[in-house]
Amino acid sequence: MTTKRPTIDDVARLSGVARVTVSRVLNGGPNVRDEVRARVMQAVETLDYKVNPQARSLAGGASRLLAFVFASDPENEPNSYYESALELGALRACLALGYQVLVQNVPQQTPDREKRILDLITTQRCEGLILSPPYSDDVALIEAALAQGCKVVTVSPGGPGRGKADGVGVDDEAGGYDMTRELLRLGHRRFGFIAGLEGHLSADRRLKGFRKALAEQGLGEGDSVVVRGDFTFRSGTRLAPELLDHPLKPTALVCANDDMAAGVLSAAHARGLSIPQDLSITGFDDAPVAGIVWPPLTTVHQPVKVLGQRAVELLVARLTGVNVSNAAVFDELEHAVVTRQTTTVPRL
Amino acid sequence: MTTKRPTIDDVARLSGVARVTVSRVLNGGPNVRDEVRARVMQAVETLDYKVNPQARSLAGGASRLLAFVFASDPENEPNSYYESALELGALRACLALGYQVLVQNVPQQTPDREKRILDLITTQRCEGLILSPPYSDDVALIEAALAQGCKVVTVSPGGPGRGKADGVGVDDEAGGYDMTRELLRLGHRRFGFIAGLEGHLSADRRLKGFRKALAEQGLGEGDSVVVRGDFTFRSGTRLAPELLDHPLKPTALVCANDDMAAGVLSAAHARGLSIPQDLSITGFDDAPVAGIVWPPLTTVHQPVKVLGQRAVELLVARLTGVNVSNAAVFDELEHAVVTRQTTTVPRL
DNA sequence: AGCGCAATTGGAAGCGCTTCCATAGAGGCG
DNA sequence: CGCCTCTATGGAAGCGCTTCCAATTGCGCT
Repeated sequence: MTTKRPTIDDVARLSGVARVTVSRVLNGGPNVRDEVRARVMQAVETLDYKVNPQARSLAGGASRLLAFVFASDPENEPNSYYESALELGALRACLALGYQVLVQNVPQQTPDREKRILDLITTQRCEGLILSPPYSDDVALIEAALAQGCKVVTVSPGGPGRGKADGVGVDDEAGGYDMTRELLRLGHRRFGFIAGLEGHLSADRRLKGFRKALAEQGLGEGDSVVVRGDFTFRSGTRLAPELLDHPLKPTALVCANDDMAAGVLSAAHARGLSIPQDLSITGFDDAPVAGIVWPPLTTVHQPVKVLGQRAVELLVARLTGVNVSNAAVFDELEHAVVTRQTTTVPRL
Repeated sequence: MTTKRPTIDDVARLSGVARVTVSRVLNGGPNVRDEVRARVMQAVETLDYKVNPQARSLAGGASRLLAFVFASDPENEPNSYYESALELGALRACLALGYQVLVQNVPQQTPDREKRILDLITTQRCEGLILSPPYSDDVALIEAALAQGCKVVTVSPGGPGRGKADGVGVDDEAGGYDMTRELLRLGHRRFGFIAGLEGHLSADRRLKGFRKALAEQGLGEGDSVVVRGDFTFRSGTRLAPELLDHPLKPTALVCANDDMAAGVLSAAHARGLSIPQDLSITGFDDAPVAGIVWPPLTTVHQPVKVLGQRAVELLVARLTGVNVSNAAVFDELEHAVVTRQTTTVPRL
């Protein structure tokens, strides 16, 4: 049934060299004559030999295993595009770099969530950890992992996470700022803002950018009303009335992510508003949902898949020690306002 | 830095037994006195010992690794809910059963896609393979994996895949049938149907169920127009005009999945139709998008996460050889029509 | 009392690989 | 030409675990 796979010794025998030489060839080691190297590769080819990662890991002490942890529970957060895309990017990069990634979902409300994550990396001997929000801002967790000798990369850390470990992300504050500027340019002066979940520092920065843009325009606290959602579509539909019925009568609703914006859109439809004529709505992320709702959503694009890929690349660079500075690196990728059809000039 | 982890020998020493006894305890082996078992567990506790999966795998020849392969490329298929949910279910089950799952995305258009999948399982020494559509219908692939001694579970196989390997899924034909019956009940008599991608046998069964319901009602080929999409939102928007402008003038559009239905909905909005008054639209899957679009989509619910979970459970049962029949098992889960707001009685 | 058998336990031998250290040539140089 | 250094290769020793088999003990039965 299960035909026994060839081992390194089979390759050694066939190519007439010692096992250790085969190992050298396989790992690109130095001091092997080209002729010998070719002979070994030839044998590998004919035998269809593949190294046994478990054995390699045991002997070499390097598992080549990475862990990717995310909090969102698709049960409650319908569109888990962000996590999926991050994962896909990470998966692709791993394939290219010869690493494997263990994916784990740890809902934020898990009681012993930090222990769960730490356990995963010790139990499975992971060498690297990719943390997505909100774990990317959990300094205690980051330090605990680091203390265990596990390298860490944070995706979209909002603040304190930066500096402790390597990170990737976009400039959320600039994103919020740019989106708001666009709305101001269109003539909006009264705004509603649906913020992200408490503890998502990255989402808080979007709010900060929003406020900065208003302030620059000479607008203050009284010209906007801010409420806090939880990133879900449902929280968008729930919070929309609160904003729409507010005495301020905002003409534009800025949301900290696309799902909430979609929720707002749905609530607006439900009360018979014409979008964007009666109300401008914007999201953040440029998730697929932004193109699926009607009308398509104006939002801030962020290259999530690339984020996942860069996270792995940073991690592997750190693990293999190639040209890495001692200090933590933060890799900032480009964002872009994508104007679709939920924004226009305000009604008089 | 990286404090060395305790090994099985440390536990043996501390509890005053031989290494092999510790191994027995750890693996729930028989013939260990309760007193000894307790002593060992105690030592495990104090040392915070965790078995090294790589070493275990090497010695025992069982990697406890499963592979989950999916085809959809989120790049082109925006809402990869189906795959994500499947994966999450699988992840959860693995956590409970002490297995690990390696996720791999192999786009369908990959030239050597079968080789890629087979390589994954040999290279990583996976013991089990979870195949989602359309790979779940690739008999050659299934047999190749089986021949390698890798157990296989297919998710939603449409036909030939069943019987070759264990499988899980819903009754797609019944789903299509039930949905159509509901539309007939409302009074619809002229239909459009957007089918799934070629080769997705499971989706073809939805079409088969649709036709069966029509036939029962005495309706024939002339009362419906069928076109083929590719499961994407975009294909829904692209194909909608074709159906809406068809001389048959269908009053209801049945789609093989939710994304395409969302696309149809968007196209309908674009040409100023009122949904559902002017046109009824139905989807399939009950993906999050079904609740996000406006108005919310009537669709057929299928428990995707549970599917992923059952897939792993079947696989592990097969691997550990507990109460499994020799024949392939197919685990059929419940589906249900979910009536939301895109369906109503047809206009006269 | 003597024997067989089952229940417990441990010793030893690897699983397939890498790492450490030793060995043998091949120049380089005064 | 002898000595040293550098390159290429191999031998041996494990990594931490499981599996195979032998050894020890206790007990029921004749």
